[in-house]
Amino acid sequence: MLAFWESGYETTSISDLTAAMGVTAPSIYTAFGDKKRLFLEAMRRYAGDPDDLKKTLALAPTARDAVARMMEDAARLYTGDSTPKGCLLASAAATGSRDAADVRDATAQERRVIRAIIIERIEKDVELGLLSPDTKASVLADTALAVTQGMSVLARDGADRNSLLAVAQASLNGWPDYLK
Amino acid sequence: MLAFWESGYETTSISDLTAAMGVTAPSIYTAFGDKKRLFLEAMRRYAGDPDDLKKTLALAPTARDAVARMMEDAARLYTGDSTPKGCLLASAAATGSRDAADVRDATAQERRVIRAIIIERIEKDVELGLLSPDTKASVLADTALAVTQGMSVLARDGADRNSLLAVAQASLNGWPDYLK
DNA sequence: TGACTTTAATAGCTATCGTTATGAAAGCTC
DNA sequence: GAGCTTTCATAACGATAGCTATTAAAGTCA
Repeated sequence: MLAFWESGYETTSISDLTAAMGVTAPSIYTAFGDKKRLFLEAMRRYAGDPDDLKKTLALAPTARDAVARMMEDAARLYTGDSTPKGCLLASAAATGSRDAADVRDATAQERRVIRAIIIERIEKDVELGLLSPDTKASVLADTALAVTQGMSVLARDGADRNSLLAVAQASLNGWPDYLK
Repeated sequence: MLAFWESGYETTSISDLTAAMGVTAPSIYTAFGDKKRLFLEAMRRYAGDPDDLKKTLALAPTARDAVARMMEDAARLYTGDSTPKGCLLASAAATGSRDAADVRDATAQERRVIRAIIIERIEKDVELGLLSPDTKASVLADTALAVTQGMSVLARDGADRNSLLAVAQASLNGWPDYLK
């Protein structure tokens, strides 16, 4: 997972992986099938269970707080000392050959799931009357997603944790006012 | 340029490039040196002259308008009908092997230049007394950059032009108020 | 202890990578 | 029209990609 996080899906070679895992190629192939399945497993380990995200967002008092929490967690994750910089989902399959189209789709699907969870959380606040009924939940979610994935680029370019936290904070200033 | 934009630096092969350019490999090598230099040339063609960006930003009545314009242009560029989706700078070297570290640095450098230009434009408004003296220009610039690079991910995931324009708009709501 | 399953390494497969040595055309100069 | 430069393709280079057939070692159970 760390190797893919650092170097991307196609640009991490099997020999990079054998070095990182401390086993030889045949062991990888008997255990995981092929490189693609190994990556998908690493990606799911990275992304975690969507239900956990859903629960975390449900716990926050408002959707705004929930998204704040999510972005702050991302800022910390992207600037860890013992992990590669940035976001595996954002960078490992940002682009690639036609052969890897399904892997790109898999990362896109992961983002779609996160997006849907954020939208759901925002709409809950709308239904509770905390946010105006004409709140554009999808726009707020898209913006949060864009900022989060964009923070990955900043982190890879060397931005430190506080810079990312400031970006997360600043992006939340654009949220509509809460009604009560 | 289109091939690299579509498929990334390392994940676009020389044979992809010969097919796209309609010439054979030796012609590419005599004309450009090697793949790395060809990419750098394509990247500079994509990014354009930084002075042009500087002039465009200078033309807008406020830094906020300037950044709005920049993000709207990006939204349109990332969702063109006759070009690949997303941003070449954001995706072509988002990650990669150690061999391509210098190419990643080159895209990072391009972003640093853009960031510096945005900061400079914001500070001009501060000096003119349009924005509060304690305006955090670097945070606003980082946020604009994050949103812009994040929009590339959304575009690659299939978001349409209006969605990106809405994100650009929404992210600007977070800007501090103008004093006059 | 001997038969059997499991685990993992050595060695090598084909395909493609980025790159280049060689040589055939095509245009230019005298 | 002969000699020369330029333009570009054929063919092939070594290296490495992802992957696997084979086999030796280790562990399990009667």
